[in-house]
Amino acid sequence: MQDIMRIGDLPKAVGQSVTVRGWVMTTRSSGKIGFLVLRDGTGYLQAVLPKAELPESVWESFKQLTQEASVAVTGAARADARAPGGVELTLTGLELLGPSLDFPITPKEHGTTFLFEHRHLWLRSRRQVAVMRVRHEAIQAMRDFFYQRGFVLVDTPLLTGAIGESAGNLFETDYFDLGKAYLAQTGQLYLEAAAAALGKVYCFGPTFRAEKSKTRRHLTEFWMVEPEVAWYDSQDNMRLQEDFVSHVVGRCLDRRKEDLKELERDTAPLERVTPPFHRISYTDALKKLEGLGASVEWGKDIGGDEETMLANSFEKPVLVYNYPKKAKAFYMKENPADPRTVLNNDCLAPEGYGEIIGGSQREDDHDRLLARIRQERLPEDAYGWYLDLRKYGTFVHSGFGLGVERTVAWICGMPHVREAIAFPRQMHRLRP
RNA sequence: UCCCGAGUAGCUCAGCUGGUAGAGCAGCCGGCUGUUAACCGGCGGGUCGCAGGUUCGAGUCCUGCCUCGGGAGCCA
Repeated sequence: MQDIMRIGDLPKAVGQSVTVRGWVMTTRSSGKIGFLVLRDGTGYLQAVLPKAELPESVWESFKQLTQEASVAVTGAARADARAPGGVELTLTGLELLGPSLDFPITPKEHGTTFLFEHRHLWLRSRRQVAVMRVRHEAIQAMRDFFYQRGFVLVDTPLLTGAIGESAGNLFETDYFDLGKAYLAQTGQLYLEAAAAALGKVYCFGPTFRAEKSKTRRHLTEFWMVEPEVAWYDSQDNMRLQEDFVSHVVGRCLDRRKEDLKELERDTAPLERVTPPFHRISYTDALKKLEGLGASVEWGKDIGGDEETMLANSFEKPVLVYNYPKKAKAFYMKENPADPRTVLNNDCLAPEGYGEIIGGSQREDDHDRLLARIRQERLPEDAYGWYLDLRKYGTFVHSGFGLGVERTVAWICGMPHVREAIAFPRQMHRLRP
């Protein structure tokens, strides 16, 4: 009876005869010796077939193997420097479990259109496997961070009435007798309610934006992690962000080194991601941009190109704070020191990745919030419950939202967010 | 929605000022005892995105449409 093992556990089985099941990545043969590289999700394994030492039937099966066929192989595990992974298997048995004819993704180049049309199969490639592992690690690190700090996970609704940030296009759907429902683009407002119950809370889930944006930074469905903390002001909020981001990046560096190597990620810029981050006010950022030869009119949001320029002038993430009130959402707290601005901040990742976090201290004054809602011509009755939070024991509180795909793309050093999620949703892509 | 760019073999692409379709890889056949996207030889493979126009003749020029990519706006 053979032990059935996962490739990742093979270093512990050197000297033993084992069976491994997986998918064929490539086969090579030089007539009297054959090689077979296998993947099972825990690693890659090279199996060697010396023709002279094998039953004829095993050699015949080997010759018929094709890319991505599923197989069970049996052999002696052996340490060998020539094998990727350091351990290889000298085969004594080979069983074809599932044939695979004309696998579309060959070991040569492909265009992104073709690859995304075959995303369900592309996911099996080394690079994509590495990305998914880094994503998994980053998400686990996020959850652990909050768990360790006493945050409570609160799941916010994905189907909502007309509420949320003022701008942005929402996906809508019919909702029984209540008219239209909209897919959530943030859980923040609900989290503010939960923060008054539980103190430190966060939500983690998909969010939807029906914007017709076709850029390397946008998806129509993406994942966002949003903490909200009672009694935190904007300064506390920024400290939380730099601790959070540093923790996530550090964990990936620590535990997903192999995957980052597979992705050929230069980790030096990531090693520098430690608190404190740089801090610069919006107004000073404009001055700095002026010096770099780009001028932005005060009151306008900082555009993508300028944002990149700004972020690139720092060697680690930068927190840009106190944006003009008129460029920002209604719920952000007015800056008492300069009422033209609000107590918010963005976190810009270096290396051209730009905004990964948007956060703010929330307006906790009932009348001021109501005035802002009216100013923005938002449906007042829909915000009744939100205003209640300021009516019954209002409290200083702050929070932020971090874009998971943007963060993963940055950590992996990928040019586009769409590779940072298994099945990206974009304007022109709804399948697979 | 706007501004650029691209659609040619299963895939990645070449195809000049218009002259009747080409390479690499993949596939199939054969060879090779340590390969790392193995290598060497051979074979098959096309509605040139769609529709119309100019022309003796269109992959190539013109018009319209479709699809995709990049960017802008908006944001994470």
